[in-house]
Amino acid sequence: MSNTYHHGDLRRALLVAAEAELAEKGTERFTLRACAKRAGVSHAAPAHHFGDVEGLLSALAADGFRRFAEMASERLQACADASPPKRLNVLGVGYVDFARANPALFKLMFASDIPDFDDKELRSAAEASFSQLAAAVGDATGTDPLASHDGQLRVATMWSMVHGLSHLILARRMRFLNERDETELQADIAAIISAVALVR
Amino acid sequence: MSNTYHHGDLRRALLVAAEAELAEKGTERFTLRACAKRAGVSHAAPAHHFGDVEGLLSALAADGFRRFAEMASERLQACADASPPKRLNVLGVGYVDFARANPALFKLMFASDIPDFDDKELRSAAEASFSQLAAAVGDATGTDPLASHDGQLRVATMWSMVHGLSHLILARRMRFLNERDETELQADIAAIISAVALVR
DNA sequence: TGTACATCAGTGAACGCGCGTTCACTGATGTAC
DNA sequence: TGTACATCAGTGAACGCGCGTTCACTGATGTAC
Repeated sequence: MSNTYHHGDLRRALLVAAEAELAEKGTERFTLRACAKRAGVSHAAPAHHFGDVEGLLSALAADGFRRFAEMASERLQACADASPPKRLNVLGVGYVDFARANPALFKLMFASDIPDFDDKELRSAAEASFSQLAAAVGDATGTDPLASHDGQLRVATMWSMVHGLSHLILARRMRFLNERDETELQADIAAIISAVALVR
Repeated sequence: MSNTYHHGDLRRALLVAAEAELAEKGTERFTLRACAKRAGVSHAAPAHHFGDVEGLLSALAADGFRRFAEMASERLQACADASPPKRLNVLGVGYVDFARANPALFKLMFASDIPDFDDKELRSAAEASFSQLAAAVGDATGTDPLASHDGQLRVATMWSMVHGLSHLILARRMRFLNERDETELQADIAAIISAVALVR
C-alpha cells in the first residue's frame, strides 16, 4: 500500500481546502496555488479536476446549495407537525443560520460574478433550494407561490427579508445586532422574520 | 497655461476611474494600475492620494454613502407632505433604486472585508445614511426607533427587506423579477417593500 | 498466477505576465523678499 | 516686477513577487490475456 501518489479523493479535498481558503482570505486573495498547497498537492493538480479558478468556485457554490437544501429539509422535517406559517419561519431562521455558519460559502453562493451560473450542476442545485423556499411560502399562504403574481411577490418578500438579514449580519452593519449575545440574537432573528413569515 | 503636469483634481478623477473600473471588472480584478491608466496618469500616482488599494476603495465607499444620503434626502423632501408610512416606502424604493443604479458601488459599500471600516470618514458617512433610515422608520411607527428593543427590530426588519431585495436583484437570482420590464419592476419593488413599510 | 499494456492522477521545472512598491527625478506652483 | 527657493504632484524605470499555465515526466491502477 503506497500511500501518496494517488490522492484518492482529491476533488473532495480541494473543495474542502477551497472553502477554508475562501473563509481565511476572501474571494480577492483566493488562489489555486494556495488551495493546492492546503490540500498537500502540487500546484498544477487542481487543473486536472476543475480546469480553472472559476470551475473550482462553481463546484464549491453548487456544493453549498446542496448543503443548504439538506439543512433546510432536516429542519422542516423536525417541525413537520407545526403550522405552515411556523414552518416558514423555521425555514427562514435556517437560512440565516446557514449564512452565519458558512459566511464565505454563503457570499460565494450569491456573488453575481464569480461562479459560472451557466454551470448545469450549480444551476440545478440553486433552483432546488429556491423551490424549497417557494413551497414553504405557498404552504404558509395557501396559494400556489409561483403561478400568480401575488404569490411571486410573497416569495420575493420572504426571500429578500432573510437574505438581507443574513447579509447585513455578516457584513456587521447592524450594530445593535452585533452586540447581542447568541441567545438574544436567535430570538431577534426569529422575531424579525416573523414580521413577514406570519403575514396572512 | 501648461495643461498637464499637475492634474488639478486627480483625487476626484481617480475616484471616478475607480468606480468605472469596479463596475467593469469587479473587486477581484480591481487594480491601482488600471485606475491610474483610466485617469490618464502614471501608475505610481495613486499612491500619493490614497496610499494603497484599500485606501482608494474606502474613500470610494465613503463617497457612495454620501451620495446615497443625498439621494435619500431629495426623495424624502419631494414627498414631505405624504404620510410617514408612505415616506418610509419612498425611502425604501430609493434604497433599491440606488443599488440598481450603482451596482458596483453598492456592493462595495456593503462588502464586509474590502473597505477599511475604521476609516473615520467612511464610518461617519455610513452612519449618517443609517440614521436617515432609522428616523423614517421611527416616524412611520411613532416610536423612537433606537431607544427600544422593539424599535430596533423594526429598523432591522425594514433595512433587511430593502437590502435583501437590492442584493437579490443585482445578483439576478430572482428570475421572475428579472423578466419584468422597468415599469412592472418598479411597481413590484414598491409592493414588496410595502409588506414591511406599512405594517403598524 | 503472472505479464504486458493502456489509462489516468499528480509532479515539478519553466515560462511569461501584471501587479504593487520604491526611488531618484522633474515640472509646476506659491511665497518671501 | 523680478528672483530665489521650498513645496508638492506626478513621472518612469526598475525591482521582486506570486500568479496561472504549460508540458514532458512518472508513479499507481485496472484490465486483457
